[in-house]
Amino acid sequence: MTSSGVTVPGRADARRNHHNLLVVAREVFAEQGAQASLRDVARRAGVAIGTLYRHFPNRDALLEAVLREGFLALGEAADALLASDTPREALLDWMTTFSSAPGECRGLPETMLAALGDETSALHAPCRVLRDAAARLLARAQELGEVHADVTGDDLFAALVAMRWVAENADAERAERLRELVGRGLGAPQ
Amino acid sequence: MTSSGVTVPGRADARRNHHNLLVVAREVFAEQGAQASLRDVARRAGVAIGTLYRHFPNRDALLEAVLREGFLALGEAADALLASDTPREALLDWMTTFSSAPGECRGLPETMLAALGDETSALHAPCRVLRDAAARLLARAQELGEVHADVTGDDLFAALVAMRWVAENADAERAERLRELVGRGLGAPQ
DNA sequence: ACCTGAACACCGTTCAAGT
DNA sequence: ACCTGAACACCGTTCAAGT
Repeated sequence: MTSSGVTVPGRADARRNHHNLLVVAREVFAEQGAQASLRDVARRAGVAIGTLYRHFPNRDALLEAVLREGFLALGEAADALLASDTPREALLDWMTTFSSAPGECRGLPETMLAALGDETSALHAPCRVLRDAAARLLARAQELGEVHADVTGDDLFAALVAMRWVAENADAERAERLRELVGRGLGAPQ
Repeated sequence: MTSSGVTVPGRADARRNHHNLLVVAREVFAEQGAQASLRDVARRAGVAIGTLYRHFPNRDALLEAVLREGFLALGEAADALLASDTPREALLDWMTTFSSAPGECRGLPETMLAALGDETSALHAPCRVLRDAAARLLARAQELGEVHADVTGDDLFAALVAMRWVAENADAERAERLRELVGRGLGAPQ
């Protein structure tokens, strides 16, 4: 049930093109960021630009196909941490994973926030999955009194994406220190 | 002593063009963000594209000319707060000013972090001014024991720019809530 | 069904030619 | 001293024409 928005075509050549585009796009996004040239993707995949657009109607659709798995895995990793008996630490660990993790691909934070606010985007659903997973982790830590009750899931998500933005635009170490700062801010006074 | 990197030309027509480009650029950057089309700026200023490049050799030079005053004013506002006898509150207030303030111009946070790391950028000096002003405010709050001693000026600046990024990409309210979170994280245990 | 690539409306940047 | 605008090498996106 890999139900992405884009359907894998039936004809053999088309299926090959589809797959090839995905592989190449992953590379190119990693190299040039989420705003990479789609023409370049098509070129390196050895197809005409029109073929790329036939398989993926826009940039978000292509990004979604590339990022889907990683996003879902990240969400599942969060849910796995729900069982932890130190939920605040679990949340903080996951924050590090989130901000440094999947698909090193500059420019993603902008896209993620935009997609979260745009229900027509192909990336909307995967981003929602992530935000909701983060919110569950947060809720658990709040129930146990380890995190301030007034922080919302959207607050946390904004902080997460901001940390990732810092990791991309400054460096991972700075993002990590920001996480510590935010982590201290999250903590409920015991 | 308005010593910016770009020199105001002597000839009357050139001086008029220079000034006009600045006025129009401020509008266009506000409308379309820091990555706005320079061609559009030239068009709306009624000059050929080559004229824009003659006055401002690249985008950063034009941005610097547009943002310079606001940045310096923001730095001075920080120094004015150094006298406060509640330095932690002063810092937090200034953080709000910083993240919502000068030249509503999307895409600036990226540019600011990049300029801070690139000494050849025309924006390098103004960004340094801001970071140093923030660092002084921080140092004062730390001396009085109101803020954790292990936070550095660069940490604070990254947090500031990240908040501004959130203000641009989500909304000002979310950025404000992130500021509260970070503010709590800054606070030394009394 | 699917692929191709010309076409359109844009960019940033440079530089010879003009006044 | 300064301005113009063609030129170059790019974009994203669409769509008629082909197989």
